[in-house]
Amino acid sequence: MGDNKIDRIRILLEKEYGRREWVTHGDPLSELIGTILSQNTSDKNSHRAFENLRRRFKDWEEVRNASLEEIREAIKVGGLAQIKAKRIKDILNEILARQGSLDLWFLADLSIKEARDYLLSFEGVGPKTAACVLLFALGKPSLPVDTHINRVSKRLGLIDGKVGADKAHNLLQKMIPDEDIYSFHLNMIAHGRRICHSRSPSCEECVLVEECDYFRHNM
DNA sequence: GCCCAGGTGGGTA
DNA sequence: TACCCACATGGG
Repeated sequence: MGDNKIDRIRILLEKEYGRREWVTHGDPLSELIGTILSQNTSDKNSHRAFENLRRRFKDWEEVRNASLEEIREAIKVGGLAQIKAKRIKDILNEILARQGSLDLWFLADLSIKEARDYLLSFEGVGPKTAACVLLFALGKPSLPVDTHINRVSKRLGLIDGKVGADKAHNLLQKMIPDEDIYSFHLNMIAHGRRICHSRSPSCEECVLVEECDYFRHNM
């Protein structure tokens, strides 16, 4: 414990924000669609879009049967509604065609790689969305690398500043033990929002300042 | 009015 | 492979 950089960081984050116990929530399909709605969208708006969808339609089958226009109208508040409505409808149709039902729980029995490849085969599902379904619904150790984690990891010097999100996912995931992924993920995001945000990181308040390459080079 | 929130896919060199 | 852009809305 604490004998390498990422572990020291995890421990400092847990001291600041608490240890997050790994709880799975929701079914995989709801997690998938909720995560699509969250892509490039603020939390507040993506939650509203998801709630509108749940309120307007009684289940995912009803969403599947709805017109693109109806879906678009329901999720409009989240932005990017045209493209997301099409992706959601196409994914629902595709799942039904492949599995014969809209139940994605069979993914829990697959290996993490098989489940990830299945999710990535859909248009509109990239590494971050797949990782969220794996981690939050299926309980499989997979690290979603969103813009916060990308930025904070690069500033800390955990990964090179030039690597893309997909590569960053692999590199970071290899550095951190499975049982710590969940807590690390949530705390890095909390930290990225509160202290190490994109515009002006509040380095003077930062519990990770000793570990931070960005601080050493820019302050 | 402006900038920020914040993933994926497609195009170009 | 690396980089650039489109996609769209709400809030400070």
